[in-house]
Amino acid sequence: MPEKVAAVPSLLYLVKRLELVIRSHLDEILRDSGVTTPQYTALTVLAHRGAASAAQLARDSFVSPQSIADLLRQLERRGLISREPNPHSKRELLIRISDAGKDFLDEYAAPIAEVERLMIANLSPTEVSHLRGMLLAGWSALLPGASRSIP
Amino acid sequence: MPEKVAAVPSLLYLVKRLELVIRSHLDEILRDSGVTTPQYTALTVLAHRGAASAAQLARDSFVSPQSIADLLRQLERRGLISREPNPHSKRELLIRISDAGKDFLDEYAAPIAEVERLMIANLSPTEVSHLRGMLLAGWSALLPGASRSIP
DNA sequence: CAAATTTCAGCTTAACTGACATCC
DNA sequence: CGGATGTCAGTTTAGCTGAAATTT
Repeated sequence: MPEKVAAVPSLLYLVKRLELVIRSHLDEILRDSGVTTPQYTALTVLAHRGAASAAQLARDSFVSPQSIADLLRQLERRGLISREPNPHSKRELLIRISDAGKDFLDEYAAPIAEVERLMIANLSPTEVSHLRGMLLAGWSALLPGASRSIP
Repeated sequence: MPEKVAAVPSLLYLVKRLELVIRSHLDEILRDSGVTTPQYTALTVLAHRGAASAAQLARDSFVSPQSIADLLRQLERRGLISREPNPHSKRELLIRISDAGKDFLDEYAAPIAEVERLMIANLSPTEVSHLRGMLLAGWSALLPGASRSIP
């Protein structure tokens, strides 16, 4: 009757725990900004990938379209994003980060970059590069349907 | 006027994104179990570290004591944890995982370990070991007060 | 017609703040 | 008394399901 409870913290838990402590730093930095950490994260995603529909953002975050809608409504209310009809489709709304949204990201870029700097302060550039690669590889391997690409 | 928006996904975001996809797998596995992913995570923590007070668990998760209280109340209602008075203190309640809680973890250990296996399927054992070390190092560097240890 | 996108309504869980009693 | 612990109350945000309208 073997003990099945893992003797060592699982990698899944170590990822979660790192995310927890990162989140606590971001919450602290954004505390008085009127924008929550999930909202800030959505803004950075929009800054990277340009325009996207709410449905696409939902799929990328593995949440339901309804969940994203709430978050976007609040970002829109604060003028940090804009929604315009997609010329190719009357149904879809294209969401973009606004100039105010970019300004907001700029305002908090430095303190948040400092969190990342602190996180990797004891790692060499090579190690950081490996870490980046492994976070990407793990994510990619867990994407829906990813197991089909490993015959 | 330099563009301050990072050109490359930040490590902070890559950690979050990996956590998101892990969470979606755990939600799926636990969907019909009556236990949520955060509740499951708390159970694994209790399984590892043995008895702990609610206040300790809250500090470890960087959340308020009130937040943990809700979660523990539901775990207790399902009989997955027990609370007993600490003999050393009339105030503190020691929380332990119950036998039913251990059974629950055992029941889901295999499918959840499979998620981890999938995540690292394309990494060598050495890489996995480095990943573990870097997740630990990053967490440790971000703990409150950790910067004082880097003179 | 089927699938995708958005949105409305209602709900649950996970977090918060504030306040308070109790105990060490 | 100060600090820690637990708990009660109320609030918000982030998620969910179900259902509906519209469009591709």
